[in-house]
Amino acid sequence: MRIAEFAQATGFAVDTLRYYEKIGLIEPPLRDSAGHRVYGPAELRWAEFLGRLKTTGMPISGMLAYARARAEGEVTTPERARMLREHRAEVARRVAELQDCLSVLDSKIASYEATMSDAKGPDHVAEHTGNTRRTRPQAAR
Amino acid sequence: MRIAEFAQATGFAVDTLRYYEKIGLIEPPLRDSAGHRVYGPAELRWAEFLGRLKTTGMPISGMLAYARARAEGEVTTPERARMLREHRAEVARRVAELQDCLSVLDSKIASYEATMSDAKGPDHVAEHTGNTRRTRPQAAR
DNA sequence: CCTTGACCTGGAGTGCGCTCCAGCCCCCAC
DNA sequence: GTGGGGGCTGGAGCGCACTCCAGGTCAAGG
Repeated sequence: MRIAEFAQATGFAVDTLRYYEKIGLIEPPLRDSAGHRVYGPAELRWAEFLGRLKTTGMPISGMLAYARARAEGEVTTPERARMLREHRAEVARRVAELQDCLSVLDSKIASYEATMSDAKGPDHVAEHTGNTRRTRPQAAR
Repeated sequence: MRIAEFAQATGFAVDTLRYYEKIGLIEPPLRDSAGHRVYGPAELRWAEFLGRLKTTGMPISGMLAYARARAEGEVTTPERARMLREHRAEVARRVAELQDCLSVLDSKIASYEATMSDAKGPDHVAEHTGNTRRTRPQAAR
């Protein structure tokens, strides 16, 4: 698998893959006779996992720490487990925070829609910042 | 309320608040006799809402679009409602994606812990990238 | 009167994570 | 054998969202 296909498969841009290799996030893959990178399934699994870490907001420095521990072999298993547990906790916190924000967005959207459905709305839609208390107890439709 | 207290209350840095004002995300507040900014409750509610948008990953350009619509008054209510609905959908997508990643993290953590609890673990912990299939059906404790 | 400290402005600088580019090589199909 | 397409390298450049700084004003306390 050459770099273009690998990029396709992992969702990373070709330039990003080379960049990740340069900074040590990805092991230098084998090269074919023309000096082109050739990736195998192990690289694919690792890159996909990196994608998960990235999606969950882990900074490159964190991924690098994990990658370095991984390169040191099984002796770092407890360390890597700890890193992932900490990261997992962080992600869970962010999910909770986002859900909180979702409910704020929902109330605000609801209040806009109430305003829009009124022939002549309430004075105006107030900002409200976190609780679920509505500006008016009920609004039509 | 002066800028230091406002920063405290909103969680934004003082410099960030001035920056937001400069780019038009926050209305220029009143000034006291010394030319210092004085913020009131309306500003606080708006800044808190901006914080929600920021937390949920809306880029400044998006917040700016919303702020500009808001500045044009009630006539933009449908537009703002649409913006928020779209953003809400985007956030919901990201929450789902994060939850997906959480389960990947969980399996990986579990497999590390299984490895660690074995006197002599499985050959090594494989990367696995999205499904919930375990490397080995069951591992102790 | 003098110091201290909070705040002011305009503009430069920073860190992150890529992204792009020039100039080159190699292979394959026509 | 020639043209085109994909890949290579090292290094420069970019967009975002701040963050910091120099040099200044103002008001209150000692």
